[in-house]
Amino acid sequence: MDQIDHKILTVLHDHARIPISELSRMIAMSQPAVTERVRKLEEQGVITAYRTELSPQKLGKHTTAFVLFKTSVCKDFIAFCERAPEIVDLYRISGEYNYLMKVLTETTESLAAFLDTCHVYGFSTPLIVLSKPFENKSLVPSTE
Amino acid sequence: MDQIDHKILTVLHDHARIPISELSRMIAMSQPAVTERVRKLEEQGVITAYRTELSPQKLGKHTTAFVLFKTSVCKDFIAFCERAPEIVDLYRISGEYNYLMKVLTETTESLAAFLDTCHVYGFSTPLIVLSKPFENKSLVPSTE
DNA sequence: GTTGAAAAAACAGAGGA
DNA sequence: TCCTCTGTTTTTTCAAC
Repeated sequence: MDQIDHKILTVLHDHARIPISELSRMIAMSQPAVTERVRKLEEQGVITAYRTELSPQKLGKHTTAFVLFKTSVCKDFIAFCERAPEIVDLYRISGEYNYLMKVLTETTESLAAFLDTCHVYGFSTPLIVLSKPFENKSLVPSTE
Repeated sequence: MDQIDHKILTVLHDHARIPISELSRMIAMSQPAVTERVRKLEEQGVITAYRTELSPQKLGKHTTAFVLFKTSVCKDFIAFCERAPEIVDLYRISGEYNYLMKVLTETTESLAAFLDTCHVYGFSTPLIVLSKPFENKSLVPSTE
């Protein structure tokens, strides 16, 4: 994991579909060398996935919320969450609440309806997202 | 946005670097047709980015936390957050707190140090992530 | 949306610093 | 060990239909 790997990861973080040939031009290194470095980063588990980011709005999801949840039936609750299409992320957390989940719904009304279905498992505190100053900032230290 | 587009998005969500040729085989459609559909999804803004997901652990970030924050100097606070490498996501939210941020640090101690640097802007409540039952579930309705 | 040819990129091997 | 060079295979692009 040297400077070159950092540069590779910085580019890939925002442009996963970039051709290796173009990436190799950007960092002034031969194609096979870059391919090998990327392969190793995958093998080492540094790269965990290549994902396509979709617009919630364009898919009809106009409301984003984080929901704090308190439950005493963790196993059942997790099974419920896995099957709930509204929930994209689920975290077990410290503090007064057990869980934090990121929820996408069509409207605030469908969020309310979703919360109602949750309430057999425990108690919720929804935090509605008003705006996103930024999201998905790169983890890689930009050494420039 | 028909069934085929949904299928394309479902595959791309988890495999952004898949060759179009392989994707076209999976959905039994010619390559140029799939290329054109993907191009339109990008143009329409349904696809917003192709990202590479990295392992925080492998990059030395062993602590994940969500931090609720209350500030009265929003503009300064956002400028601070943009420059803070620990913060990967920042959301403005409803409720008692103004902001929710996702923070990655090396240890819980470096989280504490980070929170100290925040406290000139307001008051924080950190929620440490103990585990992630799941993350990044697909938005696309899987119609199978 | 499909087919088919040309261009480009990815891959796999041999050799060198 | 890591990189470069080169030939082969695969993928992408672009034409015509």
